[in-house]
Amino acid sequence: MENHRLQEALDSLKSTKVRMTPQRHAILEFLFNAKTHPTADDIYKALEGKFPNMSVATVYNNLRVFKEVGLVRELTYGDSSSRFDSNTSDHYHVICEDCGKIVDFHYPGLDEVETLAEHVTNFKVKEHRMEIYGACPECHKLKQH
Amino acid sequence: MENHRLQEALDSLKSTKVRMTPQRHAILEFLFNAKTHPTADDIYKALEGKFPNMSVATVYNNLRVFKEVGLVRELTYGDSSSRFDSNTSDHYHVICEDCGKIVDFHYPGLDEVETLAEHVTNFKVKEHRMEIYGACPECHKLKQH
DNA sequence: TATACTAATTGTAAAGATTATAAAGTAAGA
DNA sequence: TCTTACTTTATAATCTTTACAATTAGTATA
Ligand SMILES: [Mn+2]
Ligand SMILES: [Mn+2]
Ligand SMILES: [Zn+2]
Ligand SMILES: [Zn+2]
Repeated sequence: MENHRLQEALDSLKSTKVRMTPQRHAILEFLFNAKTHPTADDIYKALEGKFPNMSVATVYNNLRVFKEVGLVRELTYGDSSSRFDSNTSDHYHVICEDCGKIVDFHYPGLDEVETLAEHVTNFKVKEHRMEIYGACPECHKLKQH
Repeated sequence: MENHRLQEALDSLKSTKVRMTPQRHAILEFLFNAKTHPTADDIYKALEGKFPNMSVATVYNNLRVFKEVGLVRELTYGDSSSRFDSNTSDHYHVICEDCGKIVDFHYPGLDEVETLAEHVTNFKVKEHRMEIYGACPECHKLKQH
């Protein structure tokens, strides 16, 4: 079922001059099955059992390739490391400031914000990003002792 | 005229147990007069004429103090270094992806986005961030050769 | 299947930003 | 002026990410 998206990704890679390697396949598979938004190090640690000699550079190299063909999106939150999302459809994230949990959040609008910004600043607007911060239900409950 | 905001900031620091030092004063003054959104290194370089022996750690230490009392805001853009904004009133930023220029942008709404996110995710929402990306007028003109 | 070409991986070094630490200096109140 | 706790300085350390060169290995072709 979820392998459908993975298969599509593999096909789209094959259609370019990107070679398939066991490491590359494993990284892609891990990303497409991930329910979270893993860091490069998460991926590296998750696969070190299967590929004891894999270099951390391989993880970064592949993430760059996947980004370039549009298969994954990089989420850059100020502190610490980038996170990667194999869901490239338009969606936002709600982030818990206490435990770091990241939840997908769909919202329709915000096109008008881009339009207004374009008018006011004379920029040629291409995209925007938005995140919502707060406390997840679990962390919020804990804080009410 | 702009010294009014600076004076308020100095007073608010004095009202706590934060001591005033020449370095601290200079960093704060630079931030409050800055029209751009400088990085820690920008500040460090701008003041090295006046304080040849100032440590880069002093810049970071003070920025942390200023953040803690709410005098400045840290802007974390994925790649490279954080930027700092002495304008802590609610506003957004429009960023040029070519030259890095950052322009302030005021927009009223987005409270409903927080409300909806709260309902959908059961998070206790505290804040949100949004930036708009594109090409500034100058860079856009250049690309049309 | 063997060959050849080129991309990919590996291991390590390097870069860049930020933080930690300890010693020395100094602001501010008594 | 004295005292004390806060601050600065200098430097090392940490963390993430990238660069590099040598080795390995996909894939197209004969
Ligand atoms: Mn997501
Ligand atoms: Mn601003
Ligand atoms: Zn949480
Ligand atoms: Zn520009």
